[in-house]
Amino acid sequence: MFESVAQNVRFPDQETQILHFWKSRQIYEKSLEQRRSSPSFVFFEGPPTANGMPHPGHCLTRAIKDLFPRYRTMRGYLCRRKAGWDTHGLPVEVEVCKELGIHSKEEIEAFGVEPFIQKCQQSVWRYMQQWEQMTERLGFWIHLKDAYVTYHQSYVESVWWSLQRLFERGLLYQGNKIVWWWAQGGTALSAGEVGQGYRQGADPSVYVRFPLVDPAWKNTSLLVWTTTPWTLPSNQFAAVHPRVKYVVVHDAELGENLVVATDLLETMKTKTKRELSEVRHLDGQELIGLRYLPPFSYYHSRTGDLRGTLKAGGTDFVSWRVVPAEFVTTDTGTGVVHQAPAFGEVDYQVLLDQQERFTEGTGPSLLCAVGPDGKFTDEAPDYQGKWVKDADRDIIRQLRADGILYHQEQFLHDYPFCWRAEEDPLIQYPRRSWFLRTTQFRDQMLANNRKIHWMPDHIQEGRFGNFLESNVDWALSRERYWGTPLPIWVCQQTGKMEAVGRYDELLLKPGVKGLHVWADAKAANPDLPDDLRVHKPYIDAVTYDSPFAPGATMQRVTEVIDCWFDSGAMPFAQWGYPHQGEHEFQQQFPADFISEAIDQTRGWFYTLLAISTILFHDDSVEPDTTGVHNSFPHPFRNCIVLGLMLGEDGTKMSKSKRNYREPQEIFDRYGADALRWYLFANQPPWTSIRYNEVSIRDSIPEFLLRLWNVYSFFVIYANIDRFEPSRLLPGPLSQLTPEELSNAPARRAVPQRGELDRWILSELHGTIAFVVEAMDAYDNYGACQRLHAFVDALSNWYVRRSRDRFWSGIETDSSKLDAYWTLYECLVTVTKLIAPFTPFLAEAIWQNLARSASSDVLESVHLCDYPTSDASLCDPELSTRMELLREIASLGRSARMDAKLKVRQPLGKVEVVLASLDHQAWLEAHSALLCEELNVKQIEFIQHAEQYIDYLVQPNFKRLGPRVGKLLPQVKVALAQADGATLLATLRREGRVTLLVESESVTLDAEDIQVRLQARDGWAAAQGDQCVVVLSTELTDSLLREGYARELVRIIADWRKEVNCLYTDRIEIGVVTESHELQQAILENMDYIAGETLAVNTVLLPLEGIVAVDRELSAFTLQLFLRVVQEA
RNA sequence: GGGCGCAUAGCUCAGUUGGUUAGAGCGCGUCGCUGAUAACGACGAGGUCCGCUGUUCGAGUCAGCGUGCGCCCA
Repeated sequence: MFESVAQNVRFPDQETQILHFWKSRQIYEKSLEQRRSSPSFVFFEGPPTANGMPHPGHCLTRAIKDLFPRYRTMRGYLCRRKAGWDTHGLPVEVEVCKELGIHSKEEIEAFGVEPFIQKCQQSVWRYMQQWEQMTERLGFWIHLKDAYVTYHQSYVESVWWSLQRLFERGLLYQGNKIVWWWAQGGTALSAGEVGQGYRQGADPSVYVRFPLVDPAWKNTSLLVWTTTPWTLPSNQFAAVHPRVKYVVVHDAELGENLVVATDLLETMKTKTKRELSEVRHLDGQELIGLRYLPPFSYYHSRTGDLRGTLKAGGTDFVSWRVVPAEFVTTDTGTGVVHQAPAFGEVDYQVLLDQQERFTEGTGPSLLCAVGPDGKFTDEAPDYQGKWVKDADRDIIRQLRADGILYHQEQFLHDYPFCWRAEEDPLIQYPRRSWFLRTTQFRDQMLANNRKIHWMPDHIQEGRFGNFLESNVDWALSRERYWGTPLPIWVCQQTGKMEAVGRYDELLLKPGVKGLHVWADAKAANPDLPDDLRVHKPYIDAVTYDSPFAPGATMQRVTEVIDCWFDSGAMPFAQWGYPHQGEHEFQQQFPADFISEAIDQTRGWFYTLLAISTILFHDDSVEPDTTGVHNSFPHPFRNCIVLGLMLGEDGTKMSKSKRNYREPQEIFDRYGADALRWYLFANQPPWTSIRYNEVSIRDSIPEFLLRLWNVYSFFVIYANIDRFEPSRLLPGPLSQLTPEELSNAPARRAVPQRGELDRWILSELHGTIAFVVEAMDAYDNYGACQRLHAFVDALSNWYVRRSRDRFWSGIETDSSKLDAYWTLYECLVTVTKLIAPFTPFLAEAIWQNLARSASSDVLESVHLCDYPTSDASLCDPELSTRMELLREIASLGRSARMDAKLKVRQPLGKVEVVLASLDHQAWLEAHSALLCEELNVKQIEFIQHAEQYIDYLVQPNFKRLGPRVGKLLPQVKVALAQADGATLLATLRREGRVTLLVESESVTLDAEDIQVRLQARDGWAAAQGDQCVVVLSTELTDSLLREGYARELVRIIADWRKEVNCLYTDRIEIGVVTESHELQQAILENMDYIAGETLAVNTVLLPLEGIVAVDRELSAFTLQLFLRVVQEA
């Protein structure tokens, strides 16, 4: 016996029980253990940060990460799943600062780096529990206990090793990075923080003359525009676009010539209200190399005539020249752009480009008259000590006094302010920073990118490819506290450096000092995690004797690294490689599959690719035939880039807006399977979707419950008929595959079964083949659609049309047994098919349907192999025909609806007209099925149906388009004008017809046309694509009486339900009615009524001792006497 | 400002290499079924496929331009 299925299943409750079952039986561990020696399917977990609450968007990521490993495991692969957590970085520090109520680095230092770091370490785990809970409850199988953690010593040491290698290969260098700088707080802000602080503000907008010094350009100035006058003392270049048109104009009032972009001349005239007469036109290219006098002479007076040596030979002046730049536009300003490389990222790039032209050390160096506190230094003595923004006014006054201020106005624009100190504007400012020379490997990275299977594929050449194309060196260091310390120690005397690859390496250094700082802290607080010893401030205290100069000390640089480097290092760092885990790393690289949301394109996807490409690149290895050097081609082969999930209102999910529900609550209301199915089955995973709770809820009736009802139906009847696999199957059993089931002695082979059984098994095996192909191609959406269609077919056609067989009282009916075996095989197989998608539902069904068969059967569906399709059972023609049959049934119901004829009322005849005769014979042979479904006595297929329908003949556009081209519209007209019936008759007789179109004759065969049938008015008819169904609406008395009998059956069935009859209870029926018609109806249909209601006795008399029930039946009233017969 | 993506029914989303009647579910309306039953089914209404221009015999689909939204980067 199967366990009877609960009437009102609550999936969330069932799921919690299953979670417990998995845990106590260690099913996940067993699923891995049994694939121990199987080929690997490698999955990388992109580490989430656990310092925020998980939301439904995170569920999508985690559900997809679960789906494919589960699927591949069932397909016979070993898929290890190591969890990971991203723990470093500014967000953690910000979180702690909030908690402490402090902002600036100064305040952190005042609070103490040591306690600050400790707080960071604790803060990392703030939402850990919620994350783990969500992960488990969703059914995401991953080794949480064995997670890699980026702050752990082993992880940090792996990262150190990689940095050491990069350093030793000369790929790490120090340079300037222009950052958004909060001068008052003395810290750089991350892009995210800058983005938060944009506000509209008014800045001075000044037009300044830069007089050209070349005698040929006498009395001519470049006209330059800027909104940051305070950067003018640090001016180094003027930039023009080489391919933009410029014009020299004469200003009579001034008595001078000016150079501006042609496109901006009119704007300038309007703004200044000056007469500007055009002198001559030129390309930007002609201006390049011209020298000018900068507005301030602080630097120019010393080095204005300095020349450097060009790599290309010869010399050039280092600064105060016109240089080319592609970024110059003619939208605003003058087309000539003031360049102060210290205070702008693009300006700085111009400086780098210029430096590149000169030999080492002879080019321009960075000019910066402002200190880190945002005040002018002694390099600009007139303004020394003044905050830059406050100096604007004085600078403008000076420009006017010098006669080079041409025009001045106010400029309103968005400008970033510090989000922590709203009054403080940010400035761009150069900071020393460490870089990783990624640009050197751009082509390698592009080559590796081409080997990645991106889903959706436009990521490859689009977002990711473009990003790689415009690669710049990775600014690796951060002047912060909570991060992997940059493992570079500097000789305090010579400035020479070396990198350290692990903690033990430090301990072995000669004259190592400072280890006591950690030892003391640990002694004072034994609970301190040992991992902190490799962090600030403890690691900063460790010094040793310099190998570069006797008596000198080596001390670590102060920076930590970008935490993105941590996550990108996970392929090796998760194993602690190379200090340990060599074997695991070799086995688990590269990944077959990763997945994250699209915002990771420049995050994890990039850092994985960059680090793997650069780190494992081996110069000594000759390029292979494809020109690629490295032995590790790329870190991941297949990558699903998930869309972002927005909140219910279409905006970003936000806690304060409450535009989504917390995952835990979704689980409690609908269950994890409902959420998973919603995520997998409603759209391809890269679609950006809105969180939509109704759709989650709908997953239940649409799929989960529909399958559950079929399963429940099966169990009810299997128990009644003692269909017990445990009894019927001799074994040995393990997975209940079709082969195992075929051992049952009383089970007929599929070819011997009826058409309906063969059909659903054909659908089943077609579905298996489809789903496997889709899932191998990472197409979960396609797979789900197919599964959905199968469950629908099983429920709404197979079971619906097989009910009678399950209900048949004949125990030995072989067709009945066929139905059981067929449905059983379908259910067991579907359970395996859906296991990766909805693991809970699959498990629940498996436990009852399969486990009960034998103790040999695998204890969980998740230990099974994924089903394989048996091509010999697939019968596409049968599928097509059954589909047509279903369409006819649907049309028949539609016609009944129109004619207001209930299905309960039997009809004499339907007539079916088919557009094509291909399947008519088959349909005729199966008309019994249709008669039953439509409750008609007879079905007739007719060919000459002109009285009912019109034939609309259209060209087969796809076929004829290429052949007749421009004639197609006329062919269409000709076909429409011809008499459809005649045309069709000719076609059927002769195999082709010839039309005259535009005095050309066009010959068409049967394939060249499409026939549509159009029902004529006045008939109870419905038309579909391929056929028309016409009802005979004539009702004879006999038919009416049959209808009454069915009505009576329904009334009695209602009563059975009301009094909670068992499915097998027998009853006695007494009917009292004055209507002879009704009496006759009962007498005529006695057997039918008895069979349907399980009546052992039906009389037209009252039953003694029973209180009558009054009912209405059509126009009649009747008294019903009903009672259950006690079992003898 | 740049790159990429998205825009289809009231809502959430599909729509395979271009083929002439654009689909699903929900919601709404009408009805049916009642031994899977706190389910289920059928039918119906509902569309300028964001706009414009183009390519083509034919465009939701391809191209160009524009509008709106999102993400990433400036």
